[in-house]
Amino acid sequence: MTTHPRISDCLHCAMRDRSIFAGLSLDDLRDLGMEVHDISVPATDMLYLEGDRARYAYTLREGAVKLVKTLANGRAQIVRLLHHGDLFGFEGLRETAYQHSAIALTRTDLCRLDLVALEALSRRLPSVHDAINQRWFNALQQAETRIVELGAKNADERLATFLSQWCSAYPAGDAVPFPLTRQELGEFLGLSTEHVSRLMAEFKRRGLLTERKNLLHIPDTRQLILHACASGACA
Amino acid sequence: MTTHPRISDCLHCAMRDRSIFAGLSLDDLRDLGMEVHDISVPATDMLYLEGDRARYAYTLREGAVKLVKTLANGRAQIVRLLHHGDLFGFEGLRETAYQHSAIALTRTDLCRLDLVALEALSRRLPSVHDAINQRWFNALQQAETRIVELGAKNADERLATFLSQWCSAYPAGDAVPFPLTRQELGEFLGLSTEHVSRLMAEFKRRGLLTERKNLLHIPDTRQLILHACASGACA
DNA sequence: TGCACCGATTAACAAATGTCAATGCCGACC
DNA sequence: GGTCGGCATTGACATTTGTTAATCGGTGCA
Repeated sequence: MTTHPRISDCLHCAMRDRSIFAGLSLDDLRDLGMEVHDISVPATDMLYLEGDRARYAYTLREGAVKLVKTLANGRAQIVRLLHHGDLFGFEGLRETAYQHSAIALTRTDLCRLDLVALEALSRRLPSVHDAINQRWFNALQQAETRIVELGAKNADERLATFLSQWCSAYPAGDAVPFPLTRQELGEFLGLSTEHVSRLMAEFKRRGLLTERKNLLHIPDTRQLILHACASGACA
Repeated sequence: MTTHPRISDCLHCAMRDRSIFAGLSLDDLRDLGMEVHDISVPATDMLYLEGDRARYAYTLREGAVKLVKTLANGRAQIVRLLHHGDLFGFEGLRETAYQHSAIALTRTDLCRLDLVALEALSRRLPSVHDAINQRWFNALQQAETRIVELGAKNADERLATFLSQWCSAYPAGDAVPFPLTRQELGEFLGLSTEHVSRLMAEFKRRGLLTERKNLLHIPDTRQLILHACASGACA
């Protein structure tokens, strides 16, 4: 269920500045043998499966994607959530297999990058090499922050912190697209669906947030954090 | 409480093969302006504090170190545990401040590497550059595994998995040095000290492990995993 | 030897979180 | 408009985990 890939017009792509190819023209890329394909997938589409042979990395142009690891008994853990500008699947540069499953949360537009070509390009262009390493570093920082969230905070705190951060990508006070189901929230935060549901209801009852359709509105994130993190854990 | 640093004899260091300088002689390093100092610290010594200006990276030659993040309310989370051969503090190559506090769990021998010099060296020597990036990648992989442990497993499973992995660095069935207190186990696994204590006692009662002084003995890690992960989470 | 301290253990209880089951809600599709 | 299916909500209850406090046990030191 994937639209037929077209050669991408990277030059005019809205997110070129954030891309690992910032500074390169489409001609540059073509000359270097780096073809970039536009891909577009609907919500719930799986881009790749944990353990699959890794062939492509992706740049997320529009939409949202989850990276999931699944235990032998079926429990799932969302390891990372990806947004506009994020690069993923690039563990394929070091491992032969993908380390997570990548699943679209919304209709999603991506650039698909052949890993072999990307590897070669990165060897020739220090700027690309550095950009990729920077992504690695960022992912590590983020992962370590998640470890603290999961290991040292309780459910209210985790949820409040997460929701606040989700909204932080948008102007304060705006209603924000929020495509996650309660189950996905649970799989991200290490909580049961029902518990997430109860906490959300509680937050709403207290006027800390409202929801309609897939829009989340947090009037004042400070209030939310303050309520949930009474102990000062999220200062 | 740090022994006076000496210029290190990298050439004969027992762990040169695993180091980011593998393949370089001490002369090479000196010619390149990379001085490496031997450091030795006692248990509980703090090498640096989260938020400190980052000046050095360290290679762990002998002993064990914990990397800790502390919340505003005092709760602590051990983010990573370091062993023989591990490199740490190198977030200083990308950030001006250390992202964790580094504390020795045992008497520990290290090589101290000046970050400015390391940065310069890494720019000149692809092998060093690559080695550092590989470490980054490894740290990310490990961090994502921890996310799954903390988010998708219960207390028994976390503890059993951790203990098994701790022992996996040694020949199966051997008694292994185990310098962690119950509190540290808790701070690593996201559990209270008392709960860890109870679980350890339970494991002992069932003959799954024994302890004396700072030695941990797990006769059969498979048994331990099997008991704790009845649901199949750790298969 | 005896004391003081620190970590580990244990018990009793409280709180947080998960599980199971029933119901409600809403949108897709006929 | 009606029905079906998926997700969300809620309640009752079970289980897990945390908390508090008391005790134990060893170790270093006076």
